[in-house]
Amino acid sequence: MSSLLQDLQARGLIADMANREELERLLAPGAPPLTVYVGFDPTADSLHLGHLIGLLILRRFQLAGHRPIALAGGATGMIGDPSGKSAERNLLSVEALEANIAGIQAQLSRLLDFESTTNPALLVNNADWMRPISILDFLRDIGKHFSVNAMMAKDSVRSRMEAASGISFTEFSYSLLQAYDFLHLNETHGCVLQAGGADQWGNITAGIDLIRRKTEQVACGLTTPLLTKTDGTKFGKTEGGAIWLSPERTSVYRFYQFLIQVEDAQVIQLLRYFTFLPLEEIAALEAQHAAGPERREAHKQLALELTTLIHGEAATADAVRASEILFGGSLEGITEKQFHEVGAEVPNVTLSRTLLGQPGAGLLEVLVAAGLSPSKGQARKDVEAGGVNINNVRATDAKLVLSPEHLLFGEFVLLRKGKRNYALVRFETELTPTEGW
RNA sequence: GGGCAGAUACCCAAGUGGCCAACGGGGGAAGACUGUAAAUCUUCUGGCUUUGCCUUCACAGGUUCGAAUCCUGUUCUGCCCA
Repeated sequence: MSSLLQDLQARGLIADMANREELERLLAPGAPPLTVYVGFDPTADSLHLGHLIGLLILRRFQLAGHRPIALAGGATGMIGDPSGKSAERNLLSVEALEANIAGIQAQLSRLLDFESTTNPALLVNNADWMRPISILDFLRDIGKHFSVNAMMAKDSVRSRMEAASGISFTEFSYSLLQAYDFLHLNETHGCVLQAGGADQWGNITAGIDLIRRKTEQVACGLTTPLLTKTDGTKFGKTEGGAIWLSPERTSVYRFYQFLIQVEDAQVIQLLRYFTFLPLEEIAALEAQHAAGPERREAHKQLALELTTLIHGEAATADAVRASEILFGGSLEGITEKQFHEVGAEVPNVTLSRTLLGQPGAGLLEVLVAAGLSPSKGQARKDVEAGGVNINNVRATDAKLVLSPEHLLFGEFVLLRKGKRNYALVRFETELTPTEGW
């Protein structure tokens, strides 16, 4: 077996393979580079952690000398994949899809090398070949090769057929479109392998079948396990929503913290999935973790590796430093420079300095203004439960009004709710009081 | 088109004239114990100027001293018949 496949397998990244023998032959030592593609639905202007496994598969292939193609589903995104969805999707407008693709492209370039002279990555948009095709041509050339009987047997389709709401013809046809993508990439780029999450199995094999019928070529498929948390819910989602790769949507600090806070039971698996650390190194971390889980070396390494990969070294270093300070306990002795680094990583709110000592600077009001509590009633409960800290000192009085002696470095108050929800409030001199505050 | 059932807080779900801001479960928040983990335990989970007050039980009216609960109409959902 090729070292690439071996590595993927050892990392637990292979859920299933289609035409395994052929794939092993294509990846055998000395074989020429192959072309692999992974598709992404551009449902937002940023990718999130859920997309990352697929992206990293492409990166792994590229690092092994192969040619990765990232396919943005500009066309298929207009339809919506029924796989793994319980309900019919909302359709996106063309403009929204294009904006999303532009956003995603920027993120891809961090992970894939588009400039390489030997095996550059490629970003394609399936709208480019889907739009021009006429419905008659599609039905004749593509639809002809599919049996409705077989399509109805698919889990994703059958479960929706049994449900009361049913499935639209549009979504029913989805796998034909994805199959056509694979065929198209096979014909134009010699792509012989499609990878994706385990939920993509049916769509991938549909493409392989289509390629075989049209060209008599044996194409291959590879699926990765779906990542879930140990409670079965989706990985990479928090109450606040998905963990995005774009720092505008999820701050580097939050991204780093999300990984630091990963459950123990998962951290080793995530190291294997998401990092490029050699397996021996991961095994060493596993041993370290088992010996002293409270040191959380594996978590730190995971967060460091992945945050660096996505956000770069400088931003990661800031997030690490901010984390050390925020979770290091007292703010005693912190320098102004350090404090500013922390401030950059947590949500910021600016209030007028004239409020200090006034009712508008009441602790409850400020908690709501800072977004830490949804209402004053809730803020009151948070304080009474002992969950609110001012400058890392527990606040016990709900009637407390912030005054100049609470300020750090003359203008800041660092609020914390619970263990890890921080907000930096800045009392600025020049600011005109905002309505109501 | 006809008949039946239902609509309660983030979700599920009790309540069928006053004791109801509304049982219970899930989810969420905070605290304790820890390690920024898991498990466990405790408290909270409509709003507020919080020993009290205000607004809620699909919507609009009505009966009543008093309605989530009774009546009328409307909208929506599910099921059955055509």
